Amino acid sequence: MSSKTINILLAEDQGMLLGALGALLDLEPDFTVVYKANNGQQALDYLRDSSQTPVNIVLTDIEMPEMTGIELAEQIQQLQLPVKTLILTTFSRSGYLRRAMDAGVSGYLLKESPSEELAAAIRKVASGGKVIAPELMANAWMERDPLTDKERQALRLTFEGLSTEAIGEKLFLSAGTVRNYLSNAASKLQANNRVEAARIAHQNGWL
Amino acid sequence: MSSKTINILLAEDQGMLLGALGALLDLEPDFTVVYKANNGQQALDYLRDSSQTPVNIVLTDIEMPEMTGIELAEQIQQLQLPVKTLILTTFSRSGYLRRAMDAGVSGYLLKESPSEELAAAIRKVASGGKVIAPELMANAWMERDPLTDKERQALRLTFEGLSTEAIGEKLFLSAGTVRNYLSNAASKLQANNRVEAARIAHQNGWL
DNA sequence: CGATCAATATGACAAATGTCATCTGCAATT
DNA sequence: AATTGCAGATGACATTTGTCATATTGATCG
Repeated sequence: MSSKTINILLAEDQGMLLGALGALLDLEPDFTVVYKANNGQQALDYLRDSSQTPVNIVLTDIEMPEMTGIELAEQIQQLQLPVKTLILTTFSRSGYLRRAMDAGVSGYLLKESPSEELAAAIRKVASGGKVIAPELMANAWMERDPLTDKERQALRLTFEGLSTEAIGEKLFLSAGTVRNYLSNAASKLQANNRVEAARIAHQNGWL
Repeated sequence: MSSKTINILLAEDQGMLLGALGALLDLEPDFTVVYKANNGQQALDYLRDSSQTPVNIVLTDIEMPEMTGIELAEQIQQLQLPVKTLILTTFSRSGYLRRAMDAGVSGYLLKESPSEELAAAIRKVASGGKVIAPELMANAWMERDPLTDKERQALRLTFEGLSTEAIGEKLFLSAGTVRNYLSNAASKLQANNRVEAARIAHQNGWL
């Protein structure tokens, strides 16, 4: 089963990393990089185009314009596309892991870890295994995102610096309600104010 | 002048990108990656070690632990090491460009731009030229950082979610003074409140 | 149908924040 | 010694937040 070549699709918005990863993976004789996408949407478009070379592995970043890697994974799951998804992202946002697992990804790697581990991870996933960066195992089953949808949205806008009123307008809520949500969010996150709450939520990948 | 091989030192804390860039550059027959450092300090140590292979080009990220790429460039300038420095970093912090130029770097590239441009940029710098990512030329001579030292510090702490009082304690200032500083900063940055001001300053690399 | 629950609103009050004018030292300048 | 300038502090006042208790409105479910 290891004699057949593994067809890889890369999705990464940082052009430099995208190209460099392509070069790195092309060094492996059993890998073929069939497509390099700049965002999740491009990747999905390619995957759904039956006239293209079939893909075995999707290696994707999370934070990308148009469509994030997590949304891509969710789409792949919903459409039941015959590919394994492998997330390659930055450490900080630990909350992403859970969402990624829920989206049925086969692996979750960190850009921090040495590049030598990448090929092995891809082969493992290709043969049906799961891979999770060891750094994440520790605090993996940390607190799950305690925020409601509205709280999350309000925090996101707070993070941008919007006032209560401005947030209310955007979300079609009264200013008072927004204040309540932010107050709730802050107490859930044990923050002293909306700003700290937004920062915490952001760090955990909950925004 | 193009027949001699160009010796490159890479400095980048993201292991994955470091390794991948190594693979990418090794594809070029006239390039040799002689060392891969995880931070500025490692890079500098190598450069100062006369028993090591001499380096022509230092390709470095900015935000790294131990020593940033800008600090590395400054050291190289001060020690008058015979290498050209090329910065490779992320778009957002546009204020970095000025500091980098002051540190005498020969080039400033973006991780966003396509990897195909990298080799050409390195060759150009190796032969004495300067390279600046076109995206930056536009807003390069944008407003210089208008913040005073205290305003900057106050904004940094605001960004972390600290209250006026807490900031005052950290900076040994009265709460009122902190409020004044933040008020000033906000008006300088045309922000409606401290949070927005902190966000703007952060985006511009002023924190 | 009535009970229950969640989402949204309101009102009230304390606390924090934004704005501005003004004061106090202290250091540099002339 | 007199002047200027600047960092820091104060005080006053309007506005915005934080907190909490209590409506209102639908949807849901037994």
